[in-house]
Amino acid sequence: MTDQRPIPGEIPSDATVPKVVVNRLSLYLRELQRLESAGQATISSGQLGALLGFSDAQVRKDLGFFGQFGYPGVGYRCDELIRAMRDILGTNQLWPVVMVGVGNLGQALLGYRGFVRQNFRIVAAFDADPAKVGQSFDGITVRPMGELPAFVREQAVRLGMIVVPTEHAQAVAEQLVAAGVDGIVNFAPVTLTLPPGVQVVAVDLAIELEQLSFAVTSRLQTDSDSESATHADGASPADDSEPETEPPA
Amino acid sequence: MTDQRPIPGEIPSDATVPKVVVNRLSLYLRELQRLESAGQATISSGQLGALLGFSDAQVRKDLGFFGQFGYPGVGYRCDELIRAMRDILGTNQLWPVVMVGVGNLGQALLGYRGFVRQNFRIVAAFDADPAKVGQSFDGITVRPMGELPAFVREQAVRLGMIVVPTEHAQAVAEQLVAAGVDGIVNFAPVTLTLPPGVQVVAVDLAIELEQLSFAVTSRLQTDSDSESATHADGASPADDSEPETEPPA
DNA sequence: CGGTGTGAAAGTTTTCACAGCG
DNA sequence: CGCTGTGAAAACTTTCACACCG
Repeated sequence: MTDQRPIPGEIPSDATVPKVVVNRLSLYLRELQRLESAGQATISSGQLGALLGFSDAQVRKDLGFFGQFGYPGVGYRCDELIRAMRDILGTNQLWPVVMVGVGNLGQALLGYRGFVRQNFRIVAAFDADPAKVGQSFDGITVRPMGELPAFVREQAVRLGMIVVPTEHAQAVAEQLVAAGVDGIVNFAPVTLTLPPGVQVVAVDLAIELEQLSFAVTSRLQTDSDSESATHADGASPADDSEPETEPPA
Repeated sequence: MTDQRPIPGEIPSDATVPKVVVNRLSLYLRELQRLESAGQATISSGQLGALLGFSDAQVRKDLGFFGQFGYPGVGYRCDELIRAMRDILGTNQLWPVVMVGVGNLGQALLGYRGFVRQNFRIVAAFDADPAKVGQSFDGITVRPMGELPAFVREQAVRLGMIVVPTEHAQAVAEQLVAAGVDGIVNFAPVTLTLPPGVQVVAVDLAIELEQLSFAVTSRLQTDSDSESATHADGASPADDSEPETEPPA
């Protein structure tokens, strides 16, 4: 039991992996974690695909970018595949994250449990408003912007979240990069211009709604599957941020 | 000035438009709105693309799916193109939206100004927790789940936002659909299974971070442009939800 | 059997390149 | 001129189909 069986984390590292494949990887992982919690030990590409609205071939091809994980005639072992997916996505290690901007949305994100579950930890929050500095939310005390560079450097933080008003997002992004961050989740509805090598994931909540209004207006082809989950762009999130109880009807 | 000039809203409606094109349309619109506010009257495909990290040809091809909006030798008139984009995306009309789940994240979204600016209005919020019902957030009083069907029907609401804990998301989605909603933004990290014809946009905040950890781990090719905004998947959002002041350093 | 891994084919999206227009 | 609109080519992604394996 010391070997993990199929050619494991052999991430070919050269073959450029399409972004859309990495996105599906996250969906596979999410589903696998749910299945494992439910006690399922193995799953086939066809079953996994069906749960997410993809074909069996697509699941196999996607996994094929990273190695061989399956057992012919059996499928994939959930525990092994989860570990492999997390190795690939980088979430077997803990990622400290700094947040800038502690308004309503920032405060909500500070309490969001979904981050911790995937091994992300918001280790500090910064705000330029002196009235915010010193306040605590979910155990995190807001720090002044001046402390950002030293904190990022000393704690070797690589990821930052921007949750400030639009007009300050670009400047804050530059401060994060100057401090040493090389990955940013940007919640401000503006395109950031940053040096190459800095990775940005943008989340624009109004745009998500726009995509929906287009889709319902034009009855965009959903998928065509008789069953099937329609998932427009990225993935699906927001969860147990809090106890918004929901015993349906 | 009664005619809008180029073959306007001629949405070919048959030629199936790729989802990724619609996504870029939202980015074009966001940028155009910023440019117009800044007083710019016209813009070329090359300029617009450069601001977002796309090629001039891509901008023109994308617009070409919906009609002819440009003036050779000149470019596009910002005001006209904004109106056209909004017609296409459906946001020249006001969209009422119902929210289910008023936890931390739901409360933050109730106050998010970015929705209103793109013509979305959260007209009601529902929660199954009796302790939440009756409370008000940003002028919206939380209603009991039982009132959902009548409200959606009477107000002819087509869009819903799911902001409940994961385990209740599927059931809530079914209630929304039963009530008549045909477009859903799902913030719970689970894939919804719904009848065809119902549109779902999924937003999974943990997945966004996962995409980032993969990208910074593998130094994913960002774009290659010397300048350039790196935008991983969808769009970029979260903005002036509140007054999280940010006079950078 | 049932199911993986994978070349080859089909389909889709992006880039190229250029005619045409004001 | 500068820039659009658009066919045609290139690049990329998905689906097919099948050899192989336990």
